[in-house]
Amino acid sequence: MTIRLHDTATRQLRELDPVIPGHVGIYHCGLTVQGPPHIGHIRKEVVFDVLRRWLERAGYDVTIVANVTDIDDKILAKGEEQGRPWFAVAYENERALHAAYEVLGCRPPTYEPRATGHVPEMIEMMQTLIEKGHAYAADDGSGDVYFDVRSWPSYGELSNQKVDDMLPAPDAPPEGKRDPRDFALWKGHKDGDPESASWPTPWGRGRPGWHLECSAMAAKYLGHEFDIHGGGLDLRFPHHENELAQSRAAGQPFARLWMHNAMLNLGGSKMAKSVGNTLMVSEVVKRVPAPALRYYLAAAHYRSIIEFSEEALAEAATAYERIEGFVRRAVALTGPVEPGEVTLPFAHAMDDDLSVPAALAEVHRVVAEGNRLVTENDVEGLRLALASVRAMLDVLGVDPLSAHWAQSSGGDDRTHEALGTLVEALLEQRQEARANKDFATADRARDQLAAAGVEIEDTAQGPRWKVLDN
RNA sequence: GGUGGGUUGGCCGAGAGGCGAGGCAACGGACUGCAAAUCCGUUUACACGGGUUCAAAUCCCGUACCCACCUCCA
Repeated sequence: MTIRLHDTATRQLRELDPVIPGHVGIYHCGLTVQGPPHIGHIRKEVVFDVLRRWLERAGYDVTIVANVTDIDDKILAKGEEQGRPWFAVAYENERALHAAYEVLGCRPPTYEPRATGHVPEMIEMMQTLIEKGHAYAADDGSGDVYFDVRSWPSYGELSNQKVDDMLPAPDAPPEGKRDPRDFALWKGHKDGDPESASWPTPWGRGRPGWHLECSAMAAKYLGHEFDIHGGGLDLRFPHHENELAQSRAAGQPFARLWMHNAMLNLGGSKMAKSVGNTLMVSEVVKRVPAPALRYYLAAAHYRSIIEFSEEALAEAATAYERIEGFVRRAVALTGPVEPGEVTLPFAHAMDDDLSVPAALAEVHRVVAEGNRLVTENDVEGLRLALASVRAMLDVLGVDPLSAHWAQSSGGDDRTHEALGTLVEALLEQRQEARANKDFATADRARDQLAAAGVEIEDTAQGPRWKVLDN
């Protein structure tokens, strides 16, 4: 079984060919923690969480490293604006990011290094680059260190651009630069900046430029050559281009394959704080169940733009409910069934550049088949179908019976038990009334339960109930 | 100006030369006391204009529009 993934660098599907057989090392760019995560940010997390789950199911040992950029211009500005230390802003938003992982069932990365914790590694890398003639300290006394774009002939290879076609990099005043397209590896300390936002280097005090941290941290935790580098498509240039240039120029082969997820748009443009069209994860999960949001974000192919709409989100929630309904119904007949094997069409779909849409079509096919087995009361067949559906849902991270989702719904056990006793009592009364053809009483019981948010479903095995999510 | 990606039915969303992915919605039927859920069935497509081909949503050329990047961005 081979997995093929779209490689941004070569713009074609390539077979996954790990540096270490049986192991996959993935680096994907985390957030600049200048604000809480919106659903566009978390789309990336869901995409890479699904990739990880699929690789693990294929038997790979997966290491995931995702950085936290905890210092940059905006974080400093926020700190200033809010009258508190920049690191307090960064840390608060980092915690919000972790909460979003948790609420959407994204397993944390193997490690999440912070930029500010890796200054020595960055200094080392700059020294190497300067020695090799690919970087230089600005001679304008700014303390900035720049990468020399002209010294690296393959600069532009990732985004397929020629240096001459590029606009100048405005990350620093151009005075100290040899070429306006040179980018900052390191930013010298400025007078207005807090002292705590600077670290000593051979070139004076200063702070990390954005791009260098990823090169330094990927090398530290994944080695000089690793398998997959990922992130949002908007990071392809300049961020990933610069990472690639730095690392290669420093003599490291770097990532073998580049994966980029498409953006999530709202109102026709990329969800972004600067546009003001953001929807926070914490807000959206109040409107739809968290696994339904995850289903929505995972259901489109990762390289397709998602144009967010409330209607589409509601549709996804309905589709997910259909699957969840089957799982509930099935497990009531079979008793506990562990996830089994995914079906062949599902596996083929996932192996083909994570074709989740095709994989979901297969889930729905097995669900429909399973629903027929429920009607036929074929418990043995149902066990197989349920095991298979659970396995497939597990890959996508939306198995309603998984420890993660099962615990997060419907309150604690004792409350649930108490509620169950009451609901069962009402259902008994309803059954009795129905037997006596007293339908007015029977419907009243159903209405009462509905008003309380409890939905009942009549099955061949008697009525079943569930608490509606929202 | 440069580099990529896109435009599919009422809606979402796959596919990438021939056989109508899937979901949601709608309609009809089965089941039901009535519903809900479920099952069975039905309907509506490939931005526009040319071309290649026995055959084009799919390949080629052109046009329009949209998105992303070349500023911070998942």
